[in-house]
Amino acid sequence: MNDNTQSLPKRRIFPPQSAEELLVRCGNLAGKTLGQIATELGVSVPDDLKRHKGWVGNLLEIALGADAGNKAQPDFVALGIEMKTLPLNAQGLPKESTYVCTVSLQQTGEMTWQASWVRRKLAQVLWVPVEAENTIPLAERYIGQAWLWQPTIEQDLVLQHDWEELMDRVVLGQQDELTAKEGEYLQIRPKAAHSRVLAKGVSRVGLTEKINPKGFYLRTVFTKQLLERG
DNA sequence: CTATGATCATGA
DNA sequence: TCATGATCATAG
Repeated sequence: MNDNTQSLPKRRIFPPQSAEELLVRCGNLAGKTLGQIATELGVSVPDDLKRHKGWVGNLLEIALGADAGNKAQPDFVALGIEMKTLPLNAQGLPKESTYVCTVSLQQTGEMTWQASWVRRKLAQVLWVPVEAENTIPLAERYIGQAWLWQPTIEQDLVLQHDWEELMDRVVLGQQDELTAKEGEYLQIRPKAAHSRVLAKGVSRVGLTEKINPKGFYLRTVFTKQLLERG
């Protein structure tokens, strides 16, 4: 009755017990192609990412044993580590900005940088560089050596400055007017299935109104620095 | 709808 | 050419 000829059984990977174990797993992935990793995991490779934009990230989460699922927690819950793929262009530089989290002024206690969602997300990040030039077939793209990062004091200060300036405007009800051109390292851009999606926000009068949801993103000028410094 | 994972597709 | 604004898939 069972037909296993179409795909291999999916291998189950347990969460790493420590950051060291996680980094060892990353070392084993470095130098492999997405196709090799997908085959080992019994995952099929789409033709391209147009309708599978999160495929690479999801594949690497499975390969490394991330256990947060789609919950609002770090990918490696017990370790407090968030994983981000870093798409690289032909020059080996970041090709796209990095999504961090949605812009929201819910939850009291999240109105300071220290307690902000952005800072918690970026407290400890495992960056996994991946070739992303679309001239390279998806399955043939190589994974680079991942590294664990925590913001330096200097980086944290710039991020805090950006966050505070952007959030000031959000609180004033100017979220709809915010443009991606603002912010040195952090920027605010649309984040939704499409532009007709509406979420609750705050108008300039302090009233609730429907607005297009937006998210925080790290500019490539920032992730480029992370690549250089390791 | 919001959360997760991001990249696509144009205009400047 | 490349950053901004728009969009894609899926689970709950």
